[in-house]
Amino acid sequence: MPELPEVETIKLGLQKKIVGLTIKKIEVLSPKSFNGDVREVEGKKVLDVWRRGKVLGIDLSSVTLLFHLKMTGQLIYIPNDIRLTANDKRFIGGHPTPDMVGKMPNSHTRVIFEFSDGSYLYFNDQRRFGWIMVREKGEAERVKFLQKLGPEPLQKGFSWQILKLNLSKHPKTPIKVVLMDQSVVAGLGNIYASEACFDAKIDPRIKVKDLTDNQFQSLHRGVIKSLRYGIKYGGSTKTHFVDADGHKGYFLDYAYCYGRDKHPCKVCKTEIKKITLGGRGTYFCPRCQS
DNA sequence: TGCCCCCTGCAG
DNA sequence: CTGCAGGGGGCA
Repeated sequence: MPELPEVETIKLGLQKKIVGLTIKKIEVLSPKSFNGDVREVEGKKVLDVWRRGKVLGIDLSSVTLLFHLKMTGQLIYIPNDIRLTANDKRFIGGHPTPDMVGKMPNSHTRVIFEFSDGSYLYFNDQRRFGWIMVREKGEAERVKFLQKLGPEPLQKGFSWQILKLNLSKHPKTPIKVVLMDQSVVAGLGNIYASEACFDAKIDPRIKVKDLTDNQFQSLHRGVIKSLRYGIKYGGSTKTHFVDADGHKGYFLDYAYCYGRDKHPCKVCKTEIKKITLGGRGTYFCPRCQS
């Protein structure tokens, strides 16, 4: 899924588009994707759009909608004046399949929100891992998933000491695996955990207990830097991610290791290696990160 | 802490 | 055909 920068990108887009609109109707095409009662949501006005870790929240009067996009989720807003054509390349990584041409929803659309001004928000999710949850306002932050989340890495209080403290709960686990633990720090996934290790010049296989304070500090900088770059370039589109306008993100063009196995390191020309850590593909430069 | 699983589709 | 994919819950 979308990791923190991708969810942040969607959030920034939706804030501009849907705050103030009223949800007129919700169509649930895939019941598994929608946890709640649509009648609690229909007729409510959008007050705010926010993000916590990889979760997106939409506050309405009296209820909150929570979204987790997991691996293939998309939230695409279509204004009421848009008419799609066969040449429109805004969907699915720029390669519209026949069933998407000229229309939304497409075959991966799971939930459709219709606003009272005639515009739509489409929740698409090929693999159906993602979810939408309806919660009473105030009850939303007590959802188990949100309660377990660690600190927000882009907020002021996130220090290298806190990062070290949280990472150190898993002394014998490879650092890159622990960075992806949402209770340690919220929002890092496979791409940005790899990039943070590269930026810090740390081998992703190193166990947390073997890191020095200097390395924790580098890692802290690397985490923040890679996430900020991710946001700056509109997120990472490997296959599915698009922003609220349906546009791809370009961070992967600037990535140092993720997805670059067999290519030369942008710093030292050494071949980037791909290994498996914690069951996930992991990329690193054997020379820079040693 | 490490697997298997949820589900769908694509590349090799 | 097998393996793999921005995630993460549940189980030993």
